[in-house]
Amino acid sequence: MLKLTRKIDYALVALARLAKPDVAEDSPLSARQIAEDYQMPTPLVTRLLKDLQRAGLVTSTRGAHGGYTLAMAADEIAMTLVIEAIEGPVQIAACCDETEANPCDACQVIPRCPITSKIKKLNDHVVDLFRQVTLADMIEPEVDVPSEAINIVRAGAGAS
Amino acid sequence: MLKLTRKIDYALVALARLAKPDVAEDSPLSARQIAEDYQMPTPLVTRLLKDLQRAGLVTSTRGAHGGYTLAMAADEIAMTLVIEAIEGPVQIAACCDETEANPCDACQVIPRCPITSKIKKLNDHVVDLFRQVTLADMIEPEVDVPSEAINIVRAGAGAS
DNA sequence: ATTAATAGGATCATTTCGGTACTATTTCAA
DNA sequence: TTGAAATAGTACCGAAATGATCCTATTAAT
Repeated sequence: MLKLTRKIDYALVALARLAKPDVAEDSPLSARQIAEDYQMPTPLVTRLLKDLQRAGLVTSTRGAHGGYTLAMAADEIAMTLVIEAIEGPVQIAACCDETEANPCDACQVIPRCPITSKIKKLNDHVVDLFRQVTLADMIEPEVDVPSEAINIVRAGAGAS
Repeated sequence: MLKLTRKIDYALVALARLAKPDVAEDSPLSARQIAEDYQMPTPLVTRLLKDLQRAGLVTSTRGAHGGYTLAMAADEIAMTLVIEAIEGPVQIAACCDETEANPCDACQVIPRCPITSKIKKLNDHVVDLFRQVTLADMIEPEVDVPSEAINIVRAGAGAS
């Protein structure tokens, strides 16, 4: 259904929380605290942060007073990075798997599929869109004027 | 995972088949034949075509020598229409449900969710993108030059 | 030493999705 | 008028993905 999973939602909220000014290098925030702040299941948040840490999006500090902080600036954390960290490459269909030698062969469910190459192109556009949107866009204050990046994307997508 | 379901793949292939020149008002193509052409499960193709018929994208003729034909031109059949016909409105997250009075209330899984409005905006861009792409883009011959619509979208999404 | 935190793995339950089966109805043709 | 070919509709099943939990080990500050 072309839908973000709940995991991604949780991860974005957690990252948005870490982007708040009260979190810094020397004052990380624990997974438990993040989960409590937004009533999210603690074990799940823990696992998601671990995934994000493996991908290099957050840094972890173990032990008492430990926790997580962002590993890079909010405007560097693109949604593609978040999605890839948690559920692998963004691909709207199986035939978009770049690791396959012959893309058309990857589409094993539909022999001689007539639209494989077109689906791949569409996938590129989706990836472009999600690479344009960063954590910074998610945490900006509530105003009616969308962010610069969003405006650019919209202008492009809206033109015809 | 932000992925098209196999149903959508099947539906697109079926529609692409109906767009071929051998199918016309007076010579519809049966669901069974479409399924055979691409080795797709017949009962599933039948159900998908029924959904597409309900949405007005194809017309059906019952009885012997019956079958399906496209109900409109290929460039009028946007991917959003296909997706909506088969699995409902395009919404990348629950909080994108437009039928809800208070969008933020719809996000019942995360109280005081700080990114609901931003997710909705992102959803708008996804919808825009999928509205730009039509069946005509899916069936055009295999050339390296992408279609006009795709070019426009790409130029917009790629700019920064 | 104790406490508080992450790291990692194993596991379970539930929902969704892909797929099947069966019956009714309509239409053409012999 | 009868049979075959097609859609229409519904109910159902199995498997895979997803959401969620539990347990243990390790690390660091007090």
